[in-house]
Amino acid sequence: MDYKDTLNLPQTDFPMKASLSVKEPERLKKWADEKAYEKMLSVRDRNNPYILHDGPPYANGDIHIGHALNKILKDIIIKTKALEGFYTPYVPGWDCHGLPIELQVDKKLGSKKAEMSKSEIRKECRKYADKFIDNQRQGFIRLGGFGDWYNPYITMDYKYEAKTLQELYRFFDNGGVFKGLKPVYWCTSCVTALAEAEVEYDNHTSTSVFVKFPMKDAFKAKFGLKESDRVSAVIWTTTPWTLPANLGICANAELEYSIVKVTDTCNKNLAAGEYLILATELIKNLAETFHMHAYDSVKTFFGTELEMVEFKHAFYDRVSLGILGDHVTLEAGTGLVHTAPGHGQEDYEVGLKYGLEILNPVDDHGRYKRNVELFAEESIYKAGPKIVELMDEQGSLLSHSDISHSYPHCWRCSKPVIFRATPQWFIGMENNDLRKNVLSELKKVRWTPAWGENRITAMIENRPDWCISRQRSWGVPIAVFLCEDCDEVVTNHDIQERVLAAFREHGADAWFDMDNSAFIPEGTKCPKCGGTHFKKETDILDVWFDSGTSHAAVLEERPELSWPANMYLEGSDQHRGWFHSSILESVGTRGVAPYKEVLTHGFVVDGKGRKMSKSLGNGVDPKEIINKYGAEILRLWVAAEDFTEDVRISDDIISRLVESYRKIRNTARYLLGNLYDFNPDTDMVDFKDMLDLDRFALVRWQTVKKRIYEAYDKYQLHVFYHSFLNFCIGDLSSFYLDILKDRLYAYKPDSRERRSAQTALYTIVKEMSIVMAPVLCFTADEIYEYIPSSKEKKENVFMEMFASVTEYKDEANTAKWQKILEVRKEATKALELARAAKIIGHPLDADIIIGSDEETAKALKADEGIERIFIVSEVKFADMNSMTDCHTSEDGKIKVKVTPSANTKCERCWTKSASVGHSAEHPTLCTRCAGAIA
RNA sequence: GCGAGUGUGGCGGAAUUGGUAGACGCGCUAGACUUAUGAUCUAGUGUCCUAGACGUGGGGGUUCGAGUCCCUUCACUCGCACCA
Repeated sequence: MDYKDTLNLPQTDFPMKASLSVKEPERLKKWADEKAYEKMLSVRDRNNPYILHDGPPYANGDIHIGHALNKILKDIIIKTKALEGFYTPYVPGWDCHGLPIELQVDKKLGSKKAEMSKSEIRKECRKYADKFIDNQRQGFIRLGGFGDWYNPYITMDYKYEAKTLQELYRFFDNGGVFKGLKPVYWCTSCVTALAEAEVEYDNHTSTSVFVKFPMKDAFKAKFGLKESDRVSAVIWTTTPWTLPANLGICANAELEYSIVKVTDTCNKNLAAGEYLILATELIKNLAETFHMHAYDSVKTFFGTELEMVEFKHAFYDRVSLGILGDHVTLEAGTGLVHTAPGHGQEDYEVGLKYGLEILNPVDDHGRYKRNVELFAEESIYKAGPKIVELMDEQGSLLSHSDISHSYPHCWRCSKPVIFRATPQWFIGMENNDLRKNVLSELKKVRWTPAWGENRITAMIENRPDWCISRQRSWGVPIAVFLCEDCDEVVTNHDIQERVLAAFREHGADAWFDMDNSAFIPEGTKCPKCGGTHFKKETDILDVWFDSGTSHAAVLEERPELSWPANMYLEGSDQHRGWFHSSILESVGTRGVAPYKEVLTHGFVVDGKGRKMSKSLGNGVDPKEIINKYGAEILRLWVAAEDFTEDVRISDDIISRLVESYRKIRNTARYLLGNLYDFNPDTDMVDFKDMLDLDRFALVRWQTVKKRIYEAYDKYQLHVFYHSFLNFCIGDLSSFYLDILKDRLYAYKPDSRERRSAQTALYTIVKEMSIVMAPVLCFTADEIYEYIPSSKEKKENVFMEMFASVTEYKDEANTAKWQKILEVRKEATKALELARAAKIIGHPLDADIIIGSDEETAKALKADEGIERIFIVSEVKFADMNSMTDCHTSEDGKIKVKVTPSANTKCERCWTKSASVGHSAEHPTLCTRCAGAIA
């Protein structure tokens, strides 16, 4: 008789091979058909919400590995919170306005763009963004994330655009906004502002000049000079046309400067006896440039001495103020930098610091304005040489020459661009104490990792006013009217409501398409000058303002959501981006942070820690991994890595994860395979009636579960990964399940011994599927399907709750098994040595003799027989002092001797037992097996 | 350049307050089993030629003792834009 058929071997249709790339799409469809996300929410308490507010990705390009990290992480947290019982609606979003899309559309339109109206261009941009939203949506869904994917928030939705404007109006109403000047790249040929991305660097020949700025008499004494002494600071510039805008001379506080007295020179604009101020280190070279044949250094000092010292402009009767800036170096020039706050970024910043005027004497077409002395209405390009000539004539020019250097040019017309101050709208950091209030709100937010708080705090402390205006087409217009006579902003509740209503109905295009009369009630007058003619502001908003208002446009508007968010979760770059703009907006309008907690992740880098780039060719495409291994592997990757730092990905890392996944899957498969005849409603054994080993297994699982819950709570997903995997490998596969085989296979199907084991297996596999569901959502749901039906079984795993941690009162048993584990370790070691020595093959060929102290020997008892625990045929005990020729533990407290068993092998369970032959009916079986098939 | 972060085996990651570095797992190498079988179990595995020595990016320092604290240096990542 073939007794194999009488064993209860595992049976299951749960496939060993996951075929994830094929099966995942099927499951996604199933979830969509069954409305799994909605059902997950339907069993939660709406009064107990957990809102993770999605930071909108930009609607451009395919999804990349960084998106995958971010979206998977969000989904894991959402599912974790859902399984904890929270109501967790997730509304994904997309950021749609902005330059990158406009530039793409520009490229597509080419020269046609010039003939198109603003709203025609905007329609093209909208089409473009729509396409990528759909594209990215499919990519995100494929990752397994739950959410309201077909009803997302989109910053170009009409209602969202209206809401964005409404938020802006709040700033206008509370005095948070002002109009100022700020330098931008400007093409005088195309008459437009340019972005950095629209600027190309190319060689350009400029005239470089060295110019004297005489020190005002009142300051000479400070440097030990008489009022009659001629002393000048010397500056250098390659853009002489910006000199009419000069308002300052910038020194570096840490550099050393000298006053030198000229004693011999052939420079016609320099006289013996004249004094010059120059950076000490550069004097030697400059002396040559200036034809200064001999000179004496009369005084040296640090740059700090020049702060607030007044100089006279080279050719205007105007003060140029001595100021300090870190950007001043000795690489070129004199160590003293000509500063025109209206014509340079650094000049602008340092100018703001010293309260200099942001002077811009140049108009849109590159001509000096009418009020500019000497050069009124002259083109700056033509005026350049004239300025040089003038300075040479009146004696302030020390030297000039042509130099060729890299200079920004317009990408459209290839002409050189200028840097020029233009009127801009700002949200003032000091208005309504915005900076102060944001800083105090930052402290109330929980930042993970903790250094995020320092990072964003430093940024808020140092940032300038927020420039929210852009001279572009694709965005939400700053929809306010200005008085044509006095430039005053004309806005009131009535006008605002009309504009907002038009936005809600027609989108922001209404601002460009509709006439002023549609928005301005008849009889409206400028509150300042009483004027009755108004013009539209046509600048659009910085897109950071769009996404910064999402807390208002989404959380406050959607009935299923609530404000503020529990969590914002993005990459660490968003300290500068969305975390930043959101809290500025929220505190500026509501005085409170829009989030309670901020979690950040690092960036995805390659296996060597380098960023991914096209030139290095080290990029990893999530689609490739999904198609080859499945999204589940990416999810496992997210969980396995410590995402608070930069996250590495490589073929090696992925193949490790594939192996881990197989282990988890096979463990689950084995558990399921042994439950084919188990009915949870009728076959469960009470804990107290279970075999001691099964009770121990359940106790172990509680410990692991607890650890995992704590890890989830702290977002330490890699702790979940390691604990969970180790439980599968260490506790189940190589220990508990290995021992259990005999009991599951050989006992009567409905025996207490077998049902006890199945009760433990059922509990563990069911709870495991729930615990792993946030991370391995595809596999968890698949496992859950195969779990034996019961009254309690839900439609899918996401409708479950995390099983609570049961505090079993079974300490004595647990302690006993700890002891057994120690001895078992020595036994397996001894068996391995015996196997190597060819004494035995399979451990069931062996008998072992254990020598130990009395206490340990007493503990070595198990309900099913201690030999089952060691998976040997027989265990005997002996006085350890009498044992020779055996394995001894390192501490000498345990001895194990292995001998081949002399008994006959039971044909059914392969144990060698003295009882084989006792049964007349089954002479080749042991008593246990004979009984089991009776 | 400035601000922030990170450097531990082939890989993921451990190391309470300064106290045996590399737990645990993967991988790899051997072996066992053929009743989880494209599975499962067991043992070994930082480096160097052994005794022994050396090892937490490099170099200094504090200390009886440093992955951990201090100084310095290098590498990588993020941010400093009309840029999402």
